[in-house]
Amino acid sequence: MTKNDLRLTEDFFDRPTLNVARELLGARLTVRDSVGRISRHAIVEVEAYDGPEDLASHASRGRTERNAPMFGPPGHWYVYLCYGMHWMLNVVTGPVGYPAAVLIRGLEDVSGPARLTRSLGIDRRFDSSSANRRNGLWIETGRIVSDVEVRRLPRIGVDYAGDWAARPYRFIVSSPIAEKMGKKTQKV
DNA sequence: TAAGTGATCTCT
DNA sequence: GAGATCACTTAA
Repeated sequence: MTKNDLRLTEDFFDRPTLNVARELLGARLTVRDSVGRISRHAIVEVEAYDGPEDLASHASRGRTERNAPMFGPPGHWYVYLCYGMHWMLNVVTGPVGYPAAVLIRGLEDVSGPARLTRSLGIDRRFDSSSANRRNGLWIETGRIVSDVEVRRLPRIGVDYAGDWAARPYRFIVSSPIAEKMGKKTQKV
């Protein structure tokens, strides 16, 4: 780790999930492909899944083999398959034992949680691994997004979660591009 | 608006 | 084991 390393480390993720989610806006999801080339993609949409009480979270019914990474150390990936074909990319937050994570839903250049994983070639092999250079997938600091650019909305696809479904745990950058993506993903 | 898709979870 | 569910996308 050099002085110029922009990578967000464990201490960044070892904080309240909503804070992490908010501050991930503008950060850059960074991936190294099989040829060794590095690409960076600004994050414009995320959702927080916070704690065992959150009925929208996989962790709300306790620990299972699948959601085990959510209970693990912060700054690690939680990647799972949804609807039999879509990989969802989450980064774990909070201390070990507290199940929480932030779902990365949209990038500046790719909107949709499943489309971005497909686009970047992210799948199960990252599950439970640390978000660092060695593993080829990590997050770097990026543009500081001001509060006036941020919109908070309910999460997508969690209508089953009772009053948790209405909580504004979804954060988007309301730039013209993100605005368009926000509308697109809002139809449920 | 609905189909596709299969791992995961819950209940027998 | 069987059946339901699912943090989505695409085509129509």
